Amino acid sequence: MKIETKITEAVQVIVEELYGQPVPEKMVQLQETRPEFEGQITLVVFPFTKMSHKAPEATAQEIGERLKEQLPEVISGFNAVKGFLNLCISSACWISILQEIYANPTYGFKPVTDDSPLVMIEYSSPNTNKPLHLGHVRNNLLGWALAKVMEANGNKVVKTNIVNDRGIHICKSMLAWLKWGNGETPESSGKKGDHLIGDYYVAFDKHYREEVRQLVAQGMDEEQAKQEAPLIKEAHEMLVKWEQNDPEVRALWRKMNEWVYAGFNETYKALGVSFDKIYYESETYLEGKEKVEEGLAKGLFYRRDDGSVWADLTGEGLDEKLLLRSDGTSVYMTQDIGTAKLRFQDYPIDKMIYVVGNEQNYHFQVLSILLDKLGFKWGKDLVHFSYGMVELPNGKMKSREGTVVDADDLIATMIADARQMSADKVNKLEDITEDEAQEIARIVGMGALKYFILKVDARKNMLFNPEESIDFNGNTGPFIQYTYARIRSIMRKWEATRPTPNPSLAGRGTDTNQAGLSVAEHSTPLPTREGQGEGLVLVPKEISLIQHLQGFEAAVRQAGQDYNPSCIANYCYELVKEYNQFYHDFSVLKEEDEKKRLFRIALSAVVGQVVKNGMGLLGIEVPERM
RNA sequence: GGUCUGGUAGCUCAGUCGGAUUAGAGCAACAGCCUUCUAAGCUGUGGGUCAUGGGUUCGAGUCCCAUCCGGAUCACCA
Repeated sequence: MKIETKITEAVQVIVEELYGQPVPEKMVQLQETRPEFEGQITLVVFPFTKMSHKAPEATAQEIGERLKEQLPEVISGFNAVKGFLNLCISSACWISILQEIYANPTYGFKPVTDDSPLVMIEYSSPNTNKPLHLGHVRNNLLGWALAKVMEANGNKVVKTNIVNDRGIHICKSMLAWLKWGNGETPESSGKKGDHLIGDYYVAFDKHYREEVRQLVAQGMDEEQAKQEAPLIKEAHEMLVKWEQNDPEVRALWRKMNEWVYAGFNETYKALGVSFDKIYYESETYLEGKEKVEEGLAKGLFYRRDDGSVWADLTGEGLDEKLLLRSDGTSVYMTQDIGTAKLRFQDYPIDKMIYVVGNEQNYHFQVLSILLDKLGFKWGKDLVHFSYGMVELPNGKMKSREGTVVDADDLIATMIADARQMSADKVNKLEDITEDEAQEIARIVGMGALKYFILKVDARKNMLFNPEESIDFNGNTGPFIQYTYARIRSIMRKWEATRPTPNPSLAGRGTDTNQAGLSVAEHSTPLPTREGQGEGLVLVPKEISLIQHLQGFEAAVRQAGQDYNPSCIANYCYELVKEYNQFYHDFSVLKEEDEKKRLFRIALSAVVGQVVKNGMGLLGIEVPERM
């Protein structure tokens, strides 16, 4: 049982005995003792002063004395400062806590069973007319991390992607390619497919704006010019042909989309993200119409004189929302309804999470109401994981204005920077092959990028300055990875000098549980409470490290409850910072007292394990050396 | 204008259920520490009216109200 739980229960009993009133669990507030005071766990006694009718200090004194009598873990040295009762917990207790964590390779994770709820997470969801940029990177990293976090909280997770592969914007790229492409292909030009298509999208826009400019110069007003420009009319014609299944248009569309997918897949691979099921809007957009007709028949929606179909949400405090155009074609909302229908046919969804930017808050508010009305049981409680925009110093990224940070460029830059960083190091790694160096640079560069994005609260807008490169020092991914590499270095040295490996523990290092989480990579014999740990007195830094380790479970739970991966990032940073201080002040392998040495080896091993698993939840790898 | 959302150090960000006379990290600046398990590290200095004004209470960066300033959204675009 956790020491906090023991204390909480004891306090409930003691306070009731002392003051004759039942104490709800919530009233017992425990926190980590501030470093400037002696002790490790602090009880806030203010809530009890109303019952005791005594000063906070006296109340704390009374409770403290009883606690000491009743719990062997609470040793002398407790002191009451104002309304705060600081408790000293015995070293033996802390060691046994470490022992428990050590013995549990999936520490912090809830198991996924057949009865676990099924959570579907939609993320990424790109348009196929331009390459991925930094905004998509944030989406992908958040989606992946959220999936890992939900899994760690005992949910079955299905990761899904809805590809927006049809519509006027794709037609623009197609048209531009037909007009000015001269048959260019990814093979002929050596361009990545998504970038090639993106270039034609930009080309379309350039020519289109020129046409509009000329029409305006001839005296047409701008709104009309935007609709009358020959290029846009041609694009619309192409869209109509697409909808009519014109073989030529469809063939071109298929070919160009394939180029884009090949490009996207490269970027996804570099980002380390993947999907269990991919939906294409071209296959789902018609499904929504049926559902809308169904709702119309049930009287949930209504049809206007011009034939368009609307949902009246004024009763919910919202506006009226268009569901089908007057020509019968579907809009964005209709497509999401259709996708929802297909998904529910494919999976027994208990909870649906959409990872989509906060600019679409209104859309998902409406979607939730509509799905609920249409009878989707998860509609009402669907989660819009609404993340903030990535802003540049000059404001938002805009594809058309070319003010975007390209994902592929950024990834390449990060890896090159990481490579340079290790080349510049004073303590360079010797005996390392070119391939290994490149692999380390990839892990570290991606770690820097991913951590940079995931450490900030997903809900908030964040700033990226392309002029300043992403840091590798301080509160960064590489800082955490570096600590892991240091720990692994200690482990390698120790294992090399160890007389005989413990056979009963051999082979644990390669195990993987069903959630795909890596298992402890250590086989260190740990001093136990009744055995070797006897009489060991820990220094404050060792105790606070164990306390931090104990906090991992809470961090995982909170990240899951709040849908907030940044909890995990911040947790890892705090843990690793603490470990680096310990590492600096105390030697592990050169400690002469064998009990202490073994304890510190085990402590280091557990820190390494938790760091690896924690970073794993963020999709960040950790290197053996760097 | 309606709705939603944010405002914490020069910059980027933490701050959990409201808790400790002194609100934390990192970057940038300055000063130290490699003969030592990896210096991508550690230690120190300077830097704050937690947007503003009220309220709630033993106690407010945190909760409530008002105001100021930003952002998003309110399309027969997606």
